[in-house]
Amino acid sequence: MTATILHADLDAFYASVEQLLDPTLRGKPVAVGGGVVLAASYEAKAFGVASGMPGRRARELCPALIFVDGHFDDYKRLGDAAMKVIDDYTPLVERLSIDEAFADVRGCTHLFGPPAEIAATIRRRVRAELGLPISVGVARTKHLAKIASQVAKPDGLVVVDPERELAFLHDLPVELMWGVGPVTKMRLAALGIATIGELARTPGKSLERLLGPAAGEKLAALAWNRDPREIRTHHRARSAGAQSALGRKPAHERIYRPALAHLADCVATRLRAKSLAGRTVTVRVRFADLRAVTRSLTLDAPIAATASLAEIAEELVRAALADHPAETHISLLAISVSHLAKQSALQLELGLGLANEARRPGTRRGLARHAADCAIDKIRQRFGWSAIGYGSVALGAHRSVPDAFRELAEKEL
DNA sequence: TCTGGGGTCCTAGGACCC
DNA sequence: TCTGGGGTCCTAGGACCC
Repeated sequence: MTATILHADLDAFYASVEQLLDPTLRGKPVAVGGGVVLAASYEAKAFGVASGMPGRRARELCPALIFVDGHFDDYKRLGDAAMKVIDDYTPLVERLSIDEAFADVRGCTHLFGPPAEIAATIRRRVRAELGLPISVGVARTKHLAKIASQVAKPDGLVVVDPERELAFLHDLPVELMWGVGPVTKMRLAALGIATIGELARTPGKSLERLLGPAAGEKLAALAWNRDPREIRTHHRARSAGAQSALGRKPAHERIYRPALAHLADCVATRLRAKSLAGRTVTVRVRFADLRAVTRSLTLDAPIAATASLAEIAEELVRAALADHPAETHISLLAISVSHLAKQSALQLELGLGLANEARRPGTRRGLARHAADCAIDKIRQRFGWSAIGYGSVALGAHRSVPDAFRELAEKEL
């Protein structure tokens, strides 16, 4: 058994792109974003600045921090270009996000040399052709390759010899494992478990009691490097959603109605563009104190119409607010659609009225809605998203993240 | 001026069916 | 008076990842 799985990960991607585009930023602590840090350069990370952190906190940690606006088109262009370099060596590529991918080179070593050599070549080419640092881990399993690339950072290559897998793995801290976040780390610490080796030597029963059957079994397997997952070149989306932070707004219909209309518009348009529709609608309401609740409804048949989605979301939000009368302000709204199924335009047109008839009498307007959605979709295809739409004016004033970033964050459906 | 936006997967309880 | 066992689906919440 040889190590043929690569995990390639562009280092501090957004921040590295900014330093590439503007040479005066090189060697300096840089954060992309403003209200919240979307990415931090290694110079900034040295001060403890991390992505997801409020900008204010980041500035406290690193007074010299330079905030820059994101250049989202460039991120997409350079991320795609890096993936294209990997594609040159194998068709077995599983892209995880804009800046990260697994690849299996087992079938092409006769052409390009051993996996370690392919990894080194990819790193060299991405640096030479794009000007970006990329770290690569090589191992026999996906989990170990991913850990290896984390260990390799910044700008490094780590190859895990199959003979030395457990020696490499067992000294590392548990939080490097896929699926161990802050909560699990704390729970494990309560049992005195800090390293992957200590986790591996813990009885399965104890882990299951601590973490539940699924997580317990999975972590135990990963700790012994038993990871059966293969490279999957194609993923089917299981849900599509959109959310919007509102600051602090009264929990009133005049606030949430236009916000939900806009979110429903975003989600439904994306579903229709991929010929998808979904049966379950979930809304999330976050209150002023950042506590959040969800409400969901599963229909008898899938929907993808903007107006139907907006109506259902509104009812769910109304119900959620009615259950929490003491909460007078909201800070975030989200809509998500799941139970997705491929759906042709014709099916949508025919199915819509019937679907809603069963559980939601009085909304039998599928045909008209479908026609309206089609018209809007077409106008946008020709003139762009902002040419026409619902409620975007009401939301625009306090939108904190550019739409270009939202598009970037969307996974391939 | 209290903290983004896109996802996946798991759990637990209850309804319901055979 | 007491009350099986297994399975599926739905809902709400939570942990985690990028």
